Amino acid sequence: MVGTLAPRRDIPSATVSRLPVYLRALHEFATRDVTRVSSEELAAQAGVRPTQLRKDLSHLGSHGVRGVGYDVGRLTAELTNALGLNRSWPVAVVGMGNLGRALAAYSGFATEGFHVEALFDHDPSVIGDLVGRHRIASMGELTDVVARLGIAIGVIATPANSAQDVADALVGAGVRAILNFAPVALALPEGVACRSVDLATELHVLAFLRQPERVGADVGRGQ
Amino acid sequence: MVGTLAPRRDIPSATVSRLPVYLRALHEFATRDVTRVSSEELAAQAGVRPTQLRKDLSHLGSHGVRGVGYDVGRLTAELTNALGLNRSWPVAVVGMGNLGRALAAYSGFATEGFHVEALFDHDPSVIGDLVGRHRIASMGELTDVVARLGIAIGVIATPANSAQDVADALVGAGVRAILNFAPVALALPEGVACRSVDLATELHVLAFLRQPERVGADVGRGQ
DNA sequence: GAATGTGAACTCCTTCACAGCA
DNA sequence: TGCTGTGAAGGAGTTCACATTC
Repeated sequence: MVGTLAPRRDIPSATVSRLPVYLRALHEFATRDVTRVSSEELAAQAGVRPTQLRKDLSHLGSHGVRGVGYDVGRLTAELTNALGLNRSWPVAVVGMGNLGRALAAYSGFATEGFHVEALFDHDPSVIGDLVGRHRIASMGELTDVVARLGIAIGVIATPANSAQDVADALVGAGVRAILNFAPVALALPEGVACRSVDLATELHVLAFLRQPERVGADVGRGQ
Repeated sequence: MVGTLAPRRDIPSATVSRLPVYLRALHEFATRDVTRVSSEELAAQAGVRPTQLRKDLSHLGSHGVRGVGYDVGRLTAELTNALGLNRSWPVAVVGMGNLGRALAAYSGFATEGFHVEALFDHDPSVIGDLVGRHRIASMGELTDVVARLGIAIGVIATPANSAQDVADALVGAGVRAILNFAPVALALPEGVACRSVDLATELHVLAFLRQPERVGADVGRGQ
């Protein structure tokens, strides 16, 4: 038995991927100086149903008050803690094409302790260039830089054919969380967390949904 | 009973979101001049299990040969057809910040009939600027341009607070498929297909998976 | 009275085991 | 014999209904 201390065991992965959405919805209420919300209000802001929200939150323990609702500040703290967002998460981006440069500068990445701290590319003609505050480093420097800066998350924004090599280099350097934008299935050792974002696939799915035969369909990770 | 002619009814949405991955895996084999693959080989390339692949393909009808495998060319044609990729899909990108510009130029978007044909932004200081081959148009031009170019898919790459207005404008102009990068839940009428890509959420989930208590976990849309 | 928390039902997806066919 | 195709079993996620608590 591993940890009676941790009240956060076995959270379903579907729930985990909605927690950040709830956190953002809470921030929205906080900026409006709302201090208390019902599951109905919070769910509407997050784009889910109230029962879904309550079931999800129940996995973190009871933090609402029956007949009243949730305290915005308290629930925010609870979610922040559950997601591990009360520390810093240094990020490295590998691949300085259009997408990689945009990600390096993307303001949505610079929230909640995530900070892009290192940039890498394979192409000698761009190494040394500045993107935002950072110099593009060579792949040869990756191991040292990752260790020195304590990089926790590696973002792969290379073409498909170099993504596996990059993943291997990141894992070899000690990175154990990867966000992959290359359209390829990465082979990774046990214990390395990976999320893939596949932009072309999203378009393909939309194309399918919009075919004449299936007008009216509304499937997928929609809204 | 609805349509014995169409062999493509009621494909589970989980299957639909894997079909593009299979198609890409098939392209990979085709470039190596492989003409026949087993479900095991194709599944390995796609990063799924063989039984999953076979079950998914079974929703499209039987296109393999027992004891032999699948014909790469034939299955490619079948998937291309099922996904509706044998036509052109004009795309518009709204929001010309870092991410929008990268998406406008992203080569992964320029595959299989998807072509970025129009760019829009709200900010007068960038309207008229060229990004790639295209001039940034104003939001006021959106309705006309969408109609004239027959835009089928709208990509929203604006900040969260303008995303709903943009979505309304796109839908009002006749767009019925939206790819949303803004971190907000869009309210859309029935019949409008939407997929959301939330970059900050992906980082949050990775942070959760990498917390000390849950080393070893390997959840999510991983690999 | 009002809104949360949760067992149970239900739906959807994945995996298994094997029948069916070249 | 070898590999596909698929009914059935198993597992995961969502929704319902309602007991519970302030």
